Amino acid sequence: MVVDIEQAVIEAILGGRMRPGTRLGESDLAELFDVSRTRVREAMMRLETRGIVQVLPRRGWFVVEPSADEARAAFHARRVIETGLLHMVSAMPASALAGLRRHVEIERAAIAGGDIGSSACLLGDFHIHLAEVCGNPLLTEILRDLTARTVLVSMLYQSRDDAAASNDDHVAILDALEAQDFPRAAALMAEHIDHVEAGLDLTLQPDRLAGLRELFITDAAGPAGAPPHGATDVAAALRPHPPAATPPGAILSQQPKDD
Amino acid sequence: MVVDIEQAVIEAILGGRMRPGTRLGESDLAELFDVSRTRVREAMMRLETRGIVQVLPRRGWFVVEPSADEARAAFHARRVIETGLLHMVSAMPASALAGLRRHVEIERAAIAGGDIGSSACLLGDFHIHLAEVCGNPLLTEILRDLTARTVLVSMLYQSRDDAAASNDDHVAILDALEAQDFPRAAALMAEHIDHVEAGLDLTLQPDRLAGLRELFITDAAGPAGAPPHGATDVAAALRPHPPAATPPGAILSQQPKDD
DNA sequence: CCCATCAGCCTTGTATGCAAGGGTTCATCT
DNA sequence: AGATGAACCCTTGCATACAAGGCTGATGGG
Repeated sequence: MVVDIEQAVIEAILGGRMRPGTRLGESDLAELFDVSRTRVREAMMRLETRGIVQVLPRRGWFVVEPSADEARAAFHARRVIETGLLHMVSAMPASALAGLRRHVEIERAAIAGGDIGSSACLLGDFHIHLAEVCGNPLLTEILRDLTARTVLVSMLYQSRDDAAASNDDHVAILDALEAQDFPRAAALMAEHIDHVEAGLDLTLQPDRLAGLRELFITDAAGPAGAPPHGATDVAAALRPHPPAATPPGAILSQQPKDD
Repeated sequence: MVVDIEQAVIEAILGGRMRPGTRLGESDLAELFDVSRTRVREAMMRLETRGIVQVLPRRGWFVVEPSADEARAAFHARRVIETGLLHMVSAMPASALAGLRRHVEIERAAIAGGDIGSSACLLGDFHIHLAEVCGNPLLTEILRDLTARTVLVSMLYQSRDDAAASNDDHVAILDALEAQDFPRAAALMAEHIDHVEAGLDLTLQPDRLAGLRELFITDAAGPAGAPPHGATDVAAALRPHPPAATPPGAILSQQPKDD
């Protein structure tokens, strides 16, 4: 299904595996997912209308590289929606709160364990889950896409990333929700998103080489064998689970269709 | 361009010319816009990801007919975003206010003139313009799509439509904005959207024949000459300016929402 | 007379083929 | 050597052809 490609790209972004500017060649993706270019184009166009990728005519599809203005707009939009959502909530079921508690606990563990990749992913997931339990699928969808954008922004402009502070913020928000103090939860959410945005340096020129640089840092042994097209390895990014030493020829093609 | 088709559909919906459930045949649109089916499919798929149309496999593309739950979700989303937006605004340029003042004046005139079609369109446009002057293109886009949805909802579930009251609400919101009392503006906005939603009867079975019924009411002279494809005339709906076949004054004023 | 079955048509679904345009590289000229 | 131009290759853009499935209408049987 075409939704697989879309979802794979979104998840790769949310999981921090796919950087802004990554080229998504139609033929490459077609081969990777074992579908025709037609399906890939469908997925790309859907992702384009969701603001996740953009096309440069005759050049190719690329994961968006939000400008500073677009970055600010994305954070502003999240502030608007997430605080609006909390302001308007009138009650939250205990089960939902429990689920969110579990989530922040997992966050904490991942951060304590130093797992940068999955902790970033989990921190973003918190907001999506929070939207989910508010019961509006439209807003959940919108926030998922906005979160993907802000994750991309973070990759481009990140100057510091205080995951522990974010986790603390999440806990504080949950405390307010548990106390049924929704205005306070909304205020805390606004502050939290402010903190995250403040951790960026939007005056910075986007660091387009960050992905490549990381490759050299983390994998200094074999830098000569560069990926065929461009700086980032699309196949690796799209693979459901992070780096991992490449299993013998196990790309996405041999996964069952029903996923 | 493919964006033309997308935009034409959106505008036809916002303008109240295209009803929920309208079938959008690929070949028909291709002929209408003089493009190939490929381009039409692109547009449809983009509109599908925006939640405006849906595809029934091997059946065709249709303008969405939101269920009662989806209707509530759409209004809720608008409440969340529009109140959140106003809550977060810290200043509004005088020129923007002036533009909005002009807009509500035009609304008033259209309502006074009994121009049902364009007054409904203008009432929706107010919210989009308000979002626009808040300066966040992302949210503007999102609200445009949500507004299109709520317009469709209104067509399906409308029991009464107090355009004058909506216009009054808009004026009150503008007054609050002019007084720099943004929390009050947000509260008024929440009330306003509540009013609009309250004017619907979401327990009602959607009236799928409303479009056809209207055709017979307004055009009783020649009911035999039915539109070539299905109940609603896609070509007429997509045409930038309303009916045109009948003298301007007569039709629109005598459109009672019979219910 | 009514109902079931089947064939034809009309719809979307999907792949493939060709066209168009931009980048890169190599060769040639200054 | 450097610059410039052209040819090639690789990319997306787009249309068309065919496949698959549902709906409708006709036809035959009960």
